[in-house]
Amino acid sequence: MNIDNLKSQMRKGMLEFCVLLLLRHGDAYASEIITKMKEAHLIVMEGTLYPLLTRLKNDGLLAYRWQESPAGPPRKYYSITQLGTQFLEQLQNSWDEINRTVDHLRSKSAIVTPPDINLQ
Amino acid sequence: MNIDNLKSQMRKGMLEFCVLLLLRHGDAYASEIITKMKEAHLIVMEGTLYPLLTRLKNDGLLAYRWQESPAGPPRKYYSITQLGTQFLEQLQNSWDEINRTVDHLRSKSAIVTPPDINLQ
DNA sequence: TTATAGTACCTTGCAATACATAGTACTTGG
DNA sequence: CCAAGTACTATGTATTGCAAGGTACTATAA
Repeated sequence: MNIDNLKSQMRKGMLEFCVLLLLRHGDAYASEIITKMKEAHLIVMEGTLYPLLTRLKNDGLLAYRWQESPAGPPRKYYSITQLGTQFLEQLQNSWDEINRTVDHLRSKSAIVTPPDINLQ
Repeated sequence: MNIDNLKSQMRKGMLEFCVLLLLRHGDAYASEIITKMKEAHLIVMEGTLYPLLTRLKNDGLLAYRWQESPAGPPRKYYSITQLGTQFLEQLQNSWDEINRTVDHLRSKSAIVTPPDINLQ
């Protein structure tokens, strides 16, 4: 167990959330998403993102269209669907809920329940 | 893909964090942790928590002592070690970092980069 | 023409974790 | 002696992040 592994675990599920957030108001293709994530200080690997996009597409949360590139191979532009938007709202609720839980545990520093009286 | 699965994924790694937060200022045994988590609106399954505690113990973040129970089998009281406290600080940083990223992506609603000009 | 670099997409295999399920063991009360 | 409650443990499945490697297209240079 190291901090990197745990950070990696913490990202599970959270990356879907971030991709949907990013696509909320504009289409993007994979390499572009990686760049934009980097701007938000979130490093995403290709081997992580491509399967993720395929999953979201297969579940109807994203759609895509091919578009020629001014240079290089054609690009797969992903856009969020109506279902994806609905899903995103639920995700925001889940995220806020988890944060409330963590905040609760974090603030509860002084409250310590007494140990059971040992009756032997 | 459903919301429950994604919530489950989001909990990966986050549960370690919560357990360490909970044990910061007082020992507890597994069933007690489950109860306290429930108070913070975090449902943790036995099959999740016990292996988790064993992992944290094996990594030196937690220690435990056996203690007789006033009723029922003896209890394994877990406590956070010095290493665990250090690790927890790092975890708090990671958590805050992830939240900053999400907040950044969430607030960036109006900024949409223009699509590449299609030169055909 | 051929070779190289850059861009973009995709696949495979591994490691880690949440969870459901089932099982073991101890104590108390009838 | 047996059932119920408490507490701990083990097994198998599904999902996911990531490293590593591969394919294909375009433009530029030799």
